[in-house]
Amino acid sequence: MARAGVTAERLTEAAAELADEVGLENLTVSELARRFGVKDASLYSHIRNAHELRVRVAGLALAELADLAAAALAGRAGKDALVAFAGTYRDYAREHPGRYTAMQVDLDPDTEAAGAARRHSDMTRAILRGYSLAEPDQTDAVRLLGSVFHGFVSLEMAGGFRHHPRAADESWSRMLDTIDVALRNWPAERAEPDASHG
Amino acid sequence: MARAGVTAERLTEAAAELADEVGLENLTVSELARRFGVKDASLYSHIRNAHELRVRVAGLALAELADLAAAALAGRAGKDALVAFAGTYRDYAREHPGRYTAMQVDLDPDTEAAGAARRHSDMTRAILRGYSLAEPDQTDAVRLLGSVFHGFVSLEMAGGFRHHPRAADESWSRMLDTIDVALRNWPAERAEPDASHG
DNA sequence: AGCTTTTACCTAGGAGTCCTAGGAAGAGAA
DNA sequence: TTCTCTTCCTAGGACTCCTAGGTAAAAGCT
Repeated sequence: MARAGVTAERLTEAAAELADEVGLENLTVSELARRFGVKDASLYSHIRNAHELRVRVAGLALAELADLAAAALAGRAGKDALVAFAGTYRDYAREHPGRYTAMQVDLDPDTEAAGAARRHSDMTRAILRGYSLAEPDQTDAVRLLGSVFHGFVSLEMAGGFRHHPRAADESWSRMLDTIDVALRNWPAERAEPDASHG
Repeated sequence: MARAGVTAERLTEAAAELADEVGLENLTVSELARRFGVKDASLYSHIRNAHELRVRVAGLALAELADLAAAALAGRAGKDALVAFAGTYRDYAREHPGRYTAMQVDLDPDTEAAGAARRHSDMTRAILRGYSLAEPDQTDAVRLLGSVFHGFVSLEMAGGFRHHPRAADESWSRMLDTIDVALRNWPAERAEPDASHG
């Protein structure tokens, strides 16, 4: 009887694929074993439990997406970089919904997955170099960008924009226009009401 | 033997409570039955399946939150309304993480839960009355607000802001300042690159 | 009050998943 | 070739979801 050649890496990769197909909540150890032509119990020498499987998928996704975002960012600056970076997130979520969902799991700080998470915030900071924001505004802006990207993608995935004729693509690009303007007009510590601009 | 007096409503309420305690992913029919002092099979005369339980929790949360938001909105306008509305979302997510997570489930359009979802977007539109935006910009702005609120709350819940000294509260209020400014300076159809402002 | 109808809850059980314990067989090293 | 390590196995317990069919309590009717 030849062996199936299961390793933690191949397992993680296959788990990511499976999660994209059936949704993260339907990612099961049993089905994964079935795809490797192996009994479910056999997988527990490679992974500790089902939760670890999800954490591994999260780590994979975080690293993959960081690579894609880095590539998209190369040679771009300012709004150009903003749009490219944001587009990478949205495209990744559309192509890999299971992996994207996995990224939201609560991972402990000192794993390599947390390192990938750090790359994301570093890249977001890099985008902000085009907008000259000092701390602590920079951190606030990083969080704003993260919120906007993730929020839109998350709502779109959940079907929140499906029941209105306005195309999500349009709203997406107008939102990025708005954020671009907002970053250039970053308000001072106390923002005075000022309607004279529009 | 006295009956436990289970109804779909009491079940949904208890399910929401349970989800808040142990997380939506750990909401099980069995545990719910246990809390009612009843066998799990007995619950299936009240609910169709475990998924319907989650959908019901989503509907409950959507309606609850809509009521809270409406109350917060009463008598406020402009940025005041924006901040109050946003705060209601964040507070609700902190107090009811299970219910909040449930709201993200993909619910079909013609249930009463979808009606509650509609109330949310209507209220968001109401906030925008203070910023005089015409369609289709208004829809884009509704989606921007939804993205920003949900994105921040979601990342905060996932622990995304825990490993940085800057307090999430600060970032939150600065984000709302920024969004307020952005809504007042809503860009025209084609935003020209313009770095002369900062 | 007695009768019927409804329904809340039950027992029994199958199917699926997660995970542990301990054993057997393949693959590489001595 | 034999020893050792690792991969994969069988067996099985605990839990969850859900169905089918039965019993008893409540509610409605005469």
